[in-house]
Amino acid sequence: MSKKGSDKPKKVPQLLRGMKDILPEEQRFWDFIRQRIDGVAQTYGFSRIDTPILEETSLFVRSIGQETDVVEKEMYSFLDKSNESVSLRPEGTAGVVRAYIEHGMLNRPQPVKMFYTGPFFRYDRPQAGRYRQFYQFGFEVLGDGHPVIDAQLMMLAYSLLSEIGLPVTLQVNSVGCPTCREAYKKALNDYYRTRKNAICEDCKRRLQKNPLRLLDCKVPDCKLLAQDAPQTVDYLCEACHAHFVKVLEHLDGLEIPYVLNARLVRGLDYYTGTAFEIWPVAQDENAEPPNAICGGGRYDMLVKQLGGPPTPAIGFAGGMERLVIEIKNRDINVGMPPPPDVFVAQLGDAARKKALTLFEDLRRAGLKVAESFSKDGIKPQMEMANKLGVKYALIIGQKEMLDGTILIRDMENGIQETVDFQKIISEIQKRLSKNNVKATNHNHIEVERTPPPETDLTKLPI
RNA sequence: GUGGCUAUAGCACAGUGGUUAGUGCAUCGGUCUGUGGCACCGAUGACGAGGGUUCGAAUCCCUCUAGCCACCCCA
Repeated sequence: MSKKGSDKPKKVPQLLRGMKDILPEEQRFWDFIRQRIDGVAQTYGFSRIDTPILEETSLFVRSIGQETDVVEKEMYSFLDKSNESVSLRPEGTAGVVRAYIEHGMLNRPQPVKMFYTGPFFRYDRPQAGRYRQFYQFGFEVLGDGHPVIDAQLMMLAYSLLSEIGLPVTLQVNSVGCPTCREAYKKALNDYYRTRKNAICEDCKRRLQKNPLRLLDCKVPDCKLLAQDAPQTVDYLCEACHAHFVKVLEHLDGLEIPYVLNARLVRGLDYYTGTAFEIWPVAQDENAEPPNAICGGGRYDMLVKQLGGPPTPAIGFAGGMERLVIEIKNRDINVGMPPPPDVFVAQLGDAARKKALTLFEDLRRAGLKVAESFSKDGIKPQMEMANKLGVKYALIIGQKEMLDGTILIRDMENGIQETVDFQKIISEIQKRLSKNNVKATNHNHIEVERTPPPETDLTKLPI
């Protein structure tokens, strides 16, 4: 502030780190995505579930795993007023499984198919498409372990992205059940024991904490080693192997293009068996593998682990921010919100009163009405009408008040007609329906050059 | 948590040690209490915060904060 010392710089409230406002003009992207999500949910028979944002901390510790970064350092955990440790949900599956058990959904016809969208929280360092409060959608199928379920869920994920208009690839793998996992981890350890010096620091840590993660390290040297490292699919037990083969057969039958990706693993502890991700197709040829926009897999042990009966399940989740980024990158047309049908402009106090009630009448008649009742001049009102892109402006001033009439102005060609005020609603409806017919017959709404002949009252082209 | 880059008005930018920090778009008002898209005129509004160097700092240095990008993690 270069002013006098008298006024202190104002401390203005500011977004918390990693938080983001989704402003009105952004909403159409989000609406677009949510509409497609609702669409596939409906066609695939999934019902919406909303679980609380706040849960017992232990729910996430027991499901995601104490050792994971998500639990260890990224959770928003705190003691509530009764000294209970609670956490903002960092992901969606745990809450859904909790609800499944808590509400006895195992007594419903199985499988139970549910989906969700909503905010999640991780105390992470913000980055492209990564916020501390972020939005995910997820689909979960509980109570059925048949491989056909896996394949159809992947089909759903693929369909969703296709309907959004994104070119994607499906990456599939199986990480095996706890039994195969032990054998595999041992093999992996043996492989890396003699190569410890060749791997990066992160990988040394991974070897201890999360050996599977060694496989998708991005350091070139590690990558090279990972190429020849044992693969999870070679260590699957008989049951897991058979399951996975069936899954792939079903995928073949569905003719989804998929990539068998031996280096695909999951980050959360609860995953077993089938694992998959959806990747956007890289824009340029030799780019690094892009961030997954969906990821998921089987979690056949989780329900039991959280205190329910042994129950197979599978699910996936996707990041909304990442989708929005891809949609923008690809210039996918998500459409603009439709403009209002009419604008009501008024001039003078009496007209303003009348306009206020006319607005209500029009609204009740099902019209989308815009206005700037607080403005006095007609000019700013016309400017607003123009900016909003409305088809017709209804103008009522002193003269019209005396005559019991109202002006209809066609905003495209400037032609105005005086109409009996009593007939305004039917008149405007007639015109709008005519336009709608035109709009559906052609791709673009053509401006009608010649005004309709049946109502040739006072035409004033301006 | 680690590293790199950045921070000037609501937005996009200019200003590289020297008057009162500019421009475009946007916003509000006027030209024009009865008419939008065009034009002209005017107004609002900013050097992220703190400290240092200097006669003098938006400009140089330090710290903090935030943003972006990558790692990490994950979707």
